[in-house]
Amino acid sequence: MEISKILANQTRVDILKWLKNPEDNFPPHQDIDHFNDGVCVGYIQDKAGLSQSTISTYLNAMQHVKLVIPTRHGKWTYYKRNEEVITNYLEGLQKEL
Amino acid sequence: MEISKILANQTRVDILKWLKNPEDNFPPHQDIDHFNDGVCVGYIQDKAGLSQSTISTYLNAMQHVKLVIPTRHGKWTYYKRNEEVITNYLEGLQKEL
DNA sequence: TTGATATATCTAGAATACTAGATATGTTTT
DNA sequence: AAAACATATCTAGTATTCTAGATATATCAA
Repeated sequence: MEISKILANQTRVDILKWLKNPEDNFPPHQDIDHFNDGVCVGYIQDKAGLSQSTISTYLNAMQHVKLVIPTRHGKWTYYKRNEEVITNYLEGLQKEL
Repeated sequence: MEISKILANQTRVDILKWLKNPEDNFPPHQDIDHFNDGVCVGYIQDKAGLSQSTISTYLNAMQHVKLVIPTRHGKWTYYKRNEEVITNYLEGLQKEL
């Protein structure tokens, strides 16, 4: 799915917004005391209130266009924003529109 | 339809882009020698290569969220960009994302 | 007023997005 | 190795978007 369609979904936009300030939007992780690699899927799912498979599908699509970066830590996959891609997209939109 | 979904369609984005420089993208109008009120539906349709009803539907949706401003001149309806709304939307996106 | 032209709206089928349940995979713990 | 847990993928039903043909409306020209 292309980036403009990914950002046409409110939940996916919300996820990106939440990931700007994980401390404000999610409880602290157990094994890791910082959000350097982002937030685990389960927390994002709880916050979004959608099913596990739906959130996983969303994150996969976002990762495909590099809006987010996944990092595996044991059982968990943490997702964080890819600021470069986000900024680049916004600049491109600014210019073309 | 909300604005982010409207901008998730390439043809609709193209239309907005074309309307930035009507002189470069459309032939001159017959009865009017400027593009002050924008471009007539027929020209936009020719350029986009989609059916008349589809383009009319697109323009109607875009007008609904005020991305474009229609002006009636006789038989023709001219559409032009609503720069204020476009700029405002981009600024909002910049801030929230 | 009749016919021609431009645009808008109605209707409907095809394509895509949305979403969840079931199942698979990978990791940790016992 | 088995059980438990987190995440990913598969499958499928529902909803929305896409698009065009048919029809309606509005304006102009004869």
